[in-house]
Amino acid sequence: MSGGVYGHRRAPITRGGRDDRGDARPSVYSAAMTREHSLSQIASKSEDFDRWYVDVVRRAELADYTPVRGCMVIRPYGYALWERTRDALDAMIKRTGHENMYFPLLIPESYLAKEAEHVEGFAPEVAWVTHGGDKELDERLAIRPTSETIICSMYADWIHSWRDLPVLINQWVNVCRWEKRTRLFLRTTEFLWQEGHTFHATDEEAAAEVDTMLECYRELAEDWLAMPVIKGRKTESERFAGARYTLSIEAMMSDGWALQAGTSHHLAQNFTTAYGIKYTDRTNTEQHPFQTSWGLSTRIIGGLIMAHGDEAGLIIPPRVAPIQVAVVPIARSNDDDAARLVEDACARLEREAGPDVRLRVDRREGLRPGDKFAHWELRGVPLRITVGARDLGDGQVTVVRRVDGGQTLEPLEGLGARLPDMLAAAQVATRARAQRLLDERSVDVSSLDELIAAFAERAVFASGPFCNLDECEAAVKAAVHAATVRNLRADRTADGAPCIACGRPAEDVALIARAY
RNA sequence: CGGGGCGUGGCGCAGCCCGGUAGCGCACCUGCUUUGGGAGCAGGGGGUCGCUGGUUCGAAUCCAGUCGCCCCGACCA
Repeated sequence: MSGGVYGHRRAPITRGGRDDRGDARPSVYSAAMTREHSLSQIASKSEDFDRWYVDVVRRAELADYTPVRGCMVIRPYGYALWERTRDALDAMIKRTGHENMYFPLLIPESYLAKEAEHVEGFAPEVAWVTHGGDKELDERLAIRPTSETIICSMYADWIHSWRDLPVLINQWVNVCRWEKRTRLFLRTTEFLWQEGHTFHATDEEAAAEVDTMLECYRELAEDWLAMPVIKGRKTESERFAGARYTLSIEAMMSDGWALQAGTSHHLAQNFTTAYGIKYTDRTNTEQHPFQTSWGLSTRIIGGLIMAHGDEAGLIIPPRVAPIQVAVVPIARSNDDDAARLVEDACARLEREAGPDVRLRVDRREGLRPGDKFAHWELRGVPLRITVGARDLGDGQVTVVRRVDGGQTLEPLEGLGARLPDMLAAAQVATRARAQRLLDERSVDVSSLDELIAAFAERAVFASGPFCNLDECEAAVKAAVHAATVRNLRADRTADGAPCIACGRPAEDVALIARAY
């Protein structure tokens, strides 16, 4: 649509993705300039969090519903956010020695069926292709819910010797899971993710891999998305179907609920045995390799929204923000001198911000500054620079930080060069704000009564000694509505303290929360 | 899958009970005036009412079915 680029009549510099002048600046997502919904209201976050979430996702143009049940379209602004996130993680995946490749979307039923627990676990949510054209297939094909089965089937032919190990691969793909209840980003029928798959000669090496990738997820969540997370091990009931154990990172949303933001599985030899993957070791003995898999999905975008957003809309940490700085010019249209002064200042900011700052001047005509402020606040842009004739008289502009509303007058001189530091500071502030939320809402409990009391007022992250028996997990669930054991914390040990449910000596500390 | 609600221009809704071929706000387009927190005036374009069938001279309105979405409960990245 023509609305993608504004100010096209008078703007001296072509902006956004249509830049054709060889400007070194990276193309900044262009469609965020659309006026669609720009004046619309969103529900109050404190009064109706769920509706606020949906409103923000749609009004900020991250995503929208489609004609297909449970499937969403990720719009350019939302996709840009995902791309930033994806690229950061992709770099970590490569840094840790993995290579990307691609396996097909369709998986023969017979392949899927070989690992009993796995197929049983996924059966309820697999979508099937039964026809090619108008001809019924001899064997129906699953649309991948995850790819362990097809990958094992193929690697059974490719792994023969200890020299072939380790295999360290990853793929960025869509997967499909027929969910009963869907939510934008958090749980959709089709979603995007990466799934890493590795094969190792030893159990210990696989275990180390599982830890390494969980650490990458922590780094992504905390250092890029500014979301503090709790690492830990899933209980038996939440373990991935077919895995020996599953590790997760759990993040706190600003309503106190937990979001599982990434998982890493030790598959031991469960799949390699079932799929007949064998190699000959140095002593000429046949072995099954040890395997891992790990995944992180577009769900984490939902987490980003719910972790940081406020009444005005999104708050995006600078490192992943599609647009980091929104510049709003303010000038009277009947004052040509002032308009020229303001435009010169804007152009100078664009020029001096440098290629590493994603800066956008909002030159849309016919909108008052208030509209533009609200527009960029809803979209969570970390910094806003107001360039007006009044401040410019003193050689200054106003800079407002989205995360805390902090406002300062800054000399225009050299501001472009100072932006990276200001963005870095905003990143830190966003992370600190989320950390404060987590700290304020975290409690230690030593009994079910204390657990119940902890949840009396609001949703929290409760931690307490836990023996990891099924009946104790059930007791926790029964004690507090919608609360579950999210994981057994990697950073804590109970050291024999009594389990909050049964009182027997416990080794682990459970993180208990209500979860999305 | 059970309970509740809703499908009417892009968005949000009214009209439906008491059938007579569609209305409001916002958005959109044009012009002028505005521009330091969501503008004003004037003019203009756009919908056949989720879908299918039925009742009727006539259906957005009544009936049946169907699809979809949202919210609340049992399964999940």
